[in-house]
Amino acid sequence: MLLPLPLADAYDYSVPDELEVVAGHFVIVPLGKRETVGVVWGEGSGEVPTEKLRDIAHVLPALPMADPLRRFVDWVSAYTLAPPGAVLRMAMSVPSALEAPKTEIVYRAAVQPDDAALKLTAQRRRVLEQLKDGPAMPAAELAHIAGVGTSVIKTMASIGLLEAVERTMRRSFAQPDGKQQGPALSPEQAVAAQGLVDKVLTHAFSATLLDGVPGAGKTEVYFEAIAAALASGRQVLVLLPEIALTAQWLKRFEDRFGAPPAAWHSGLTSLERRETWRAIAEGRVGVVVGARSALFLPFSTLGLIVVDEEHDSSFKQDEGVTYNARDMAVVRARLVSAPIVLASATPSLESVVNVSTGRYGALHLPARHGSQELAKLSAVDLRRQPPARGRWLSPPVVEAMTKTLAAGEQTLLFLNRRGYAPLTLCRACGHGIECPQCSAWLVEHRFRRTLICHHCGYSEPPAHACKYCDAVDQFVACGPGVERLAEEALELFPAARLELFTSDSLMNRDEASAAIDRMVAGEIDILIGTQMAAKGHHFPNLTLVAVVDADLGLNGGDLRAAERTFQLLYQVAGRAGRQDRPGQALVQTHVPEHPVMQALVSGDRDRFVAAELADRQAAGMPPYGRLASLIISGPDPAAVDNVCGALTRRAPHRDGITVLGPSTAPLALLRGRHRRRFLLRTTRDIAVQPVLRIWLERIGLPGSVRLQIDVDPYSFL
DNA sequence: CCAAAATGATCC
DNA sequence: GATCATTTTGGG
Repeated sequence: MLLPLPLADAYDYSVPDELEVVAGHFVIVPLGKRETVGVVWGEGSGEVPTEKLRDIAHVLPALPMADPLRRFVDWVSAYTLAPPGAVLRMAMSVPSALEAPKTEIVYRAAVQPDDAALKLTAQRRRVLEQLKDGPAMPAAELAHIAGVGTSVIKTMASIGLLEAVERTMRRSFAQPDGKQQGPALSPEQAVAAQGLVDKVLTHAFSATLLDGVPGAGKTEVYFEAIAAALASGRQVLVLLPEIALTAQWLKRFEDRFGAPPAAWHSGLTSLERRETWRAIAEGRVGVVVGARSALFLPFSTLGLIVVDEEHDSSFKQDEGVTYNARDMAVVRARLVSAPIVLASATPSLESVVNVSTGRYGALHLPARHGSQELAKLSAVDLRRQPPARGRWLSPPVVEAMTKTLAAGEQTLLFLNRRGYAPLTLCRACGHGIECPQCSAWLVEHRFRRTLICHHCGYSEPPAHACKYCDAVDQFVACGPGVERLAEEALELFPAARLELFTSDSLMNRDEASAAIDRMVAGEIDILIGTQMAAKGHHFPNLTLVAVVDADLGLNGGDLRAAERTFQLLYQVAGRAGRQDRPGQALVQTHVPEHPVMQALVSGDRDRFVAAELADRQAAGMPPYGRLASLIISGPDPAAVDNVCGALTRRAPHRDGITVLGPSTAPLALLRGRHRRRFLLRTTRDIAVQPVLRIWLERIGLPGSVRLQIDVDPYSFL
């Protein structure tokens, strides 16, 4: 029995004679003083003495968890080194879905309305007429449309004119139609689509990278694969980065298939979650689109997985069970013998290497669908053409914005920094305002009149006096955030219609999608946004994109800094000029000679990828080597250092294994916890999990110290 | 001195 | 993750 708790192993229970229990059943079991839900995982281990065994209390009225999903839970647990129960919890995210669904009483006719022998009253006849060709109905609804009181229904049921039936209430999901004709595809698209359709029809595992420039029509291509899966009666899972799951994407889907997919995201109500979860388990949902957590849904007949924007870092979960949904999706596909499609305009280096070694197939969409070119991208050298003092927009960008406005077209100013200014300094003593629980600056949010820590959420009102030197009103904002950029743009272009698009100024989905609608409708001249504005949107009248600080992601020594910056800027630049107008992208940088900037300007993605891969190979880093990180954290730095000492003493020494650290983790203090980090690097032929198991086997942790294992760490922060 | 609060062990 | 037993801490 596996319990959804962070326990090292499964627990054994006895099965009372009267219960019929099979592997996968959701059951209620006693645990200490309470009861909890668990999943029958298989035969007991037999290691627990019989007298300690307790009985399974009862079986829940839900479909058993299918074998491939149980094996997937085990696999993810073994790979990430998270306790199996912690992984199981992700597959049991909707506890209420396991209970018996609500039922209602509905009525259907027990006699014919035109039966003269019954001497029906007019009311009774009307009730029966309503039921003649229609479905059975609950009393209230039936009474309403027949224009009678509910007591009439009750009486008719009691004298046998109506038959009462108990029916489980379940929401019905409109079915996307795989047989509906799709749009005309370009020859290249048609070839790629046929390639995917063939994979779907074999009902076997395969992984394919679908690679094409923004606007090349990747979505239409994988839609054909979805159509094929639906037509053969199988379910489809589409994983998207949370912020790419937009109204626009859903509309495209609905236009293609005549019905929306079931969406799985954090904004669902508990009722929606329950109904969707059950419907997926019962096979009443054809297509699910969701963020990474959708990977653990209980599909009954999964026949295809699509991971769009596969390079996106948001597929990596960094807290709790650390897993990369893109990689685990490949495993899930393998366990259900289904094909998986990884789509991206800027594939991750991991996927590129998997293609070159033949583990993944590849389909390329070279040309942009239609005739227009990709935006012309050029770098603005901030050393030669700096903005005015205290300004952030360089003369070439201002000039381009002026022209764009005059032409009645739209501008996107991209800056991946929320708030007004990332740092507030005291002019008198030079102290910056820091978060009390993290080693990070507090970010001023001027519109909200607070200083906020972007790492832990701590906030405080802006003060007048410096707490270090007591100087009054000497604070000065350093560096730009999107709010400050908006201020500057408004001063430069007072008549322009300007809007901010960030995760904090537009909290909810509806407001965000309303802003997108305004942008699409041309009601905004200048959109200022963080990466929320960069993903998954099509703005037909957008012809100028300016990246305000292209160097932002390059600092900090992150393994993937160059790769990530390239992917992000390439994608942002791809927003410009998507319809019939040529677009322009201007990238402000202090290092135009940097390989990332060179690659962006020349549009030579392949050369950049090759150079970056060569660097990784020389350093023995992923995707050529394997990496795991250990973060040791606790409120008491001495206790943390103790654990680090123990880890160092027991660190593995072998050919092909390197242990780096301990070093202070990049955020040395986070939420009041001091952090140290080890990195374990191995060659490709040595799996990190057994090495970690042996290393950590006998390491004792004081209660306040936590050790977090991250296999394949993505960000180093 | 007592009691709340933190810590640790156990759950089959 | 929840519960209970044990240890620590802090206030008077």
